[in-house]
Amino acid sequence: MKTVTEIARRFNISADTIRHYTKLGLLSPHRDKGNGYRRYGSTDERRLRFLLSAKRLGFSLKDIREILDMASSGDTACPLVRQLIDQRLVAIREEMRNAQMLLSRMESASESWSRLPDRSPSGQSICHLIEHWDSTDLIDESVTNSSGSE
Amino acid sequence: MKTVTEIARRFNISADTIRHYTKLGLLSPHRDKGNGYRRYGSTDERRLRFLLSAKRLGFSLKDIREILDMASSGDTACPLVRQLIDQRLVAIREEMRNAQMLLSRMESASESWSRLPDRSPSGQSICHLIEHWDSTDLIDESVTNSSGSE
DNA sequence: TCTTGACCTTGGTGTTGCACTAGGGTTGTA
DNA sequence: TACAACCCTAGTGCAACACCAAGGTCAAGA
Repeated sequence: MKTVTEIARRFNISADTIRHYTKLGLLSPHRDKGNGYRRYGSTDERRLRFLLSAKRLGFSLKDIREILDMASSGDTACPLVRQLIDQRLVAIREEMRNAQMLLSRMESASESWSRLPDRSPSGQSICHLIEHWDSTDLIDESVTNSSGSE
Repeated sequence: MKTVTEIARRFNISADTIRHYTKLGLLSPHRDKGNGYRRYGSTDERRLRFLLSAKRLGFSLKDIREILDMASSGDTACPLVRQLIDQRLVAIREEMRNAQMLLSRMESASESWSRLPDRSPSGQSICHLIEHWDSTDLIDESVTNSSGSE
């Protein structure tokens, strides 16, 4: 039976993380009668090992809780696992595409800025680098721009 | 002078987001004497347009606040902008590398699982898919595994 | 025996960028 | 006058922890 720090060290994560997982109900240590310390046994170690594997595979703690709950009620979690990972794959591919586009924008901005001077702000402009980049790149909200302001 | 909803619609974002930016001090509307409504003028529109451009370039609201503060004190924010984007570029490239590795792991797991059956949990196993994948992939914490548990 | 250091507890805050809610007041139109 | 559509503040929730504070526990050495 291990304390928080012992099990944390064994799995090379922080004691706070162990307490966090415990608070979420992903681990269920016994309590030491007397001082109230959390005591983790082999079942918790197995669950934690599983948890960390699943996390490395991109599952969220919420996913993992579902899987764990299903398994501990005796049902096979495999179909759920297959479904969850496929959902994540779709979502992550989308995020990656967006991140890649953002990265490209940032790179092209940074590169084109290397040929532009610094300039002080004015009533019209806050930072001409950003404003100039944006006006060359997009049309966006200027569609509804026919009326004056105020 | 526009209300929250009016300026939100013009820039195609939610009124809540406008209130959020306002609470953070990124926008500074006047207040209608009488009913206390926020009233946004052309300066706020310029700041908001800038803010959204900068956001599309990957700057955080915290970054943007720094830039805005610097510009409104009359200094040129350009060097700061160059520095911030270069920092972000380094960080994002790193994140993308990690995300790409995760995605690859997920894809290879999902693919190899398509040839494995479902299985019920046992005392040893929670979901053999994840556990099997992990044992074929890593050595990790099993290094310090010489002593028994409890 | 007393102190030191390393451990443990609960409970709270901070991170990022909003979304959403509750509970209430205001404005404009039919 | 009723109703929709707007406004306000203040608070909660999200993900996955990290990092306090304030205090109790435990083993070992001087």
